[in-house]
Amino acid sequence: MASDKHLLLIDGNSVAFRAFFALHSQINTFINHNGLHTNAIYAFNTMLDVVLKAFTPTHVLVAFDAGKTTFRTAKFSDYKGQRDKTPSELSEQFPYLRDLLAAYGICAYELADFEADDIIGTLAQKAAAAGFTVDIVTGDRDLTQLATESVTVNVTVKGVNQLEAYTPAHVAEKYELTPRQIIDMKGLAGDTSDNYPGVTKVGEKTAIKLLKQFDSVEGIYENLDQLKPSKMKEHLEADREQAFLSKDLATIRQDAPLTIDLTDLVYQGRDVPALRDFYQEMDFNAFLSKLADPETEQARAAIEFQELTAVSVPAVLAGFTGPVAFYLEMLDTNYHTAPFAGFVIGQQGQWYVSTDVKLLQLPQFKAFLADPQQPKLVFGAKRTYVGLNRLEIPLAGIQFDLLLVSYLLNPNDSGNDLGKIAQLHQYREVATDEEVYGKGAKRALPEDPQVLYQHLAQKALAIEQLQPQLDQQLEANEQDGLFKEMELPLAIVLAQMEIAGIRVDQARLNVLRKDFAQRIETLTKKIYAEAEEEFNINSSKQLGVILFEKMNLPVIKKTKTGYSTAVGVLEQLKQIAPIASDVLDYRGLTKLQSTYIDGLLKVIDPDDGKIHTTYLQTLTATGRLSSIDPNLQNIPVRDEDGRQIRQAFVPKTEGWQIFAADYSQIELRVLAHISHDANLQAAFTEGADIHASTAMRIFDLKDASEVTPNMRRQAKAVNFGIVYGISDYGLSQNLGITRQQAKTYIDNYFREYPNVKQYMADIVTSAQKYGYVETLFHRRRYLPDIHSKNFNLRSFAERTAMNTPIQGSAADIIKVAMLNMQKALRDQHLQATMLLQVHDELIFEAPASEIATLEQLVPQVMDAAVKLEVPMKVGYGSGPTWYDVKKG
DNA sequence: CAACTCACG
DNA sequence: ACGTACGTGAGTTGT
Repeated sequence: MASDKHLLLIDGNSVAFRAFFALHSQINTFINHNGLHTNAIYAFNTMLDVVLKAFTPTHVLVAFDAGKTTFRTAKFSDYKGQRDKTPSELSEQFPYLRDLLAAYGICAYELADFEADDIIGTLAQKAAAAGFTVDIVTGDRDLTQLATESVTVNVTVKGVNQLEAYTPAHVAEKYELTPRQIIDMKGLAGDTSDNYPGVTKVGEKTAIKLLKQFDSVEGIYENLDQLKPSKMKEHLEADREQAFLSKDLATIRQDAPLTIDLTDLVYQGRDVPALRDFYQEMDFNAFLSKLADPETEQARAAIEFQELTAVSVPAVLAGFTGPVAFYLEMLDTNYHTAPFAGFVIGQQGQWYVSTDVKLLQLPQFKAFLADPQQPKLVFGAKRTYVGLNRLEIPLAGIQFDLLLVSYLLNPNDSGNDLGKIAQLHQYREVATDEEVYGKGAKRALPEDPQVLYQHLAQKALAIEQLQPQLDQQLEANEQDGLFKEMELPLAIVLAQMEIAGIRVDQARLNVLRKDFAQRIETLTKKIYAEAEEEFNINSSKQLGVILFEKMNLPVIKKTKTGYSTAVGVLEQLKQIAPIASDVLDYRGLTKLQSTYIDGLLKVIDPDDGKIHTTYLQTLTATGRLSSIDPNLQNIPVRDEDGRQIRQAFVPKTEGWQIFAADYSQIELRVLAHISHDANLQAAFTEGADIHASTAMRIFDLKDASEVTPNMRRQAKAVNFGIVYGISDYGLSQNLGITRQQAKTYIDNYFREYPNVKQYMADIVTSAQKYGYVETLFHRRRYLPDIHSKNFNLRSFAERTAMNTPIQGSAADIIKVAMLNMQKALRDQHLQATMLLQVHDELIFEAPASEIATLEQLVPQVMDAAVKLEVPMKVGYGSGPTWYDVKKG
């Protein structure tokens, strides 16, 4: 069988070059602890993994160039003469590539006087004759001349992980030539990178034309007299010698005097301990954690499980004592609609699996899941709750959530894959979903259900195994309360909000769509007229060319890749060019159209006419929620056009109302609390307009009446800046003032609020000392860059240290309010339903008759969520749609 | 898949 | 001197 003998030949130098330049932009991040550059090694390793998996070879060799001089330089001293010197950042990596290959059990070989190509050509020939299938991997298209029915030449495209396979058929398709004619083409056209000439004025196109007629260089010269007199004929005659020399140089040798044989190339397989040492030396942590040791492989394979049946359910459930791990698998991230793939339940080596989720609906099982006295260990309480709810199964009694706890221990590790999270905690016996299900379009259930079952059982085991250790860490961090009393119960509240969903008035969206479409149409025509040509207005690149090259408008800002056409830039151009103003209007309307009108229409659940978002409870580094699919936390409000979108968000029932309440200035109040600043606290205690109050102080005014709207605006920006971890540069950019002016504002601010200044200094010191910062409720964020030598990274970490306790504590507070709110609604038997959270705001729907109650209850609950050294302030309002809610 | 732009707090 | 505001998600273009 041909697949018994499969030889993989890798062109080491050319692939290493490709690898180096593929990650060239990140050259400064790929440096190990000894200062060695590792980008080429890293990318080479990735390539190796890809090709070993793709080709499953029995024999492998990586060929390298032996040195600068070869038989080719002897024939033509300028061969490769114009090549730039290999960068030292790359050449220093070659010896380590050899180490990598040794650890992979792959033969590396070079031969004096010959290039890697010739080694490959010779071995390919030998192997093909011996009945091997041969795959060559290279970055060099010249090697396509080696393609035959049994030899495929795989050329890297875009980096090194994608390969284009050149079979003789593919060569014919691309060049209209046979592989051997590639050599003739090179002879005629020459090669600038290898620096040999070919025939003057003959390039690829002409060469191909000639070869189609005369087959080879030899054929052309034998039949030269058939050609009509032309410049080309003259050149061919004149450069005869060069053509034959070039063809000779381009010819890859298939008879190099190798000192090794095919039997030396048997693929040994990876030496895992050696590879582990190597990865440690290179600081390749991702590879390191992927590196399964034999024990792990065995543990992964060894787990025992039983397939659950309807008959066995009662006995199995009755047999459990104490906490039980439960995991419900849904492959899609959107668990509101994802099909169920299966589930696992069990404890202490007893694992029961099934793909039949109807089993969960058996009375005993349903009662088991609903029993608050039966402790459950899960991964993703919210997801599990929503999934079971779709099966009309209530879930209670969750004691541990691996996903939530892992997030609380380190919110920077925001992955949501069980396998990856387990690895973060040094547990490697469970595969990642990507390993089992694949990714992207290829994501699917394994063909063999046993593979799925094993994966599910491994997941349940991982949850059970990791619980004690993670619980202990929670306690050590004083975070057990944060988990048990805040995040875990919140997961259920969020699940209920997602399930409730919010009703959307499709007809209203369609009316808006028509209106916007008409205005977009008009603007498009106007812009084309002003530009005097049609182009894609959505393309900032094309727009840049029109504005700054064709119309010669002044370039105000550049981005990495070209002209900036961001709002700020167009705002400035408005004065001199009406097109800028029209583009801004166009952008605004197309944004609304595609993101909000079309976007929202797409995600309305046809069954109930509602939108069910998904809150990500374990994503942000600060403790805030985020909302996806769709994002309901960024529905337009600032501009009237966009705000109209909110007219489509309506109560589920006729005669009901939307009610919303928000915290006023919660972040500045938190700052006043944690900094104990008397002046800032006084402003809130007195119920002052905080931005006006800041304006009075930083502009040295005696009376509130002296505050102009512009002063207030600037003071507001300063207040924001303070919360974000201020810098004079940032403030100056935001306000369009000089850095000097910005600095004066900040100095004045700190003079007026000295304890705020103290807090900012102290929190940075504390972050340096402990390596993390905390919120009021012990939410933690690690800041490793606080010690960085890199100014940027360090500064960023310092600003984060200042901002996270503020933003994070505000997030804690509204979470407490949500828990208390849900309980209050239930205790008071209200029909009112909490639907959405937008960081400092809660949105409800309720019968009109309950609005008066909510106007009392909601602000009171939000107010009482936490006791700060300053009062809270809550605004609220209601109306027939979200648009009509005006808070006061 | 990255970059840009823009919606929200 | 360094070169930035904090936290998000989604649509589009273009390599």
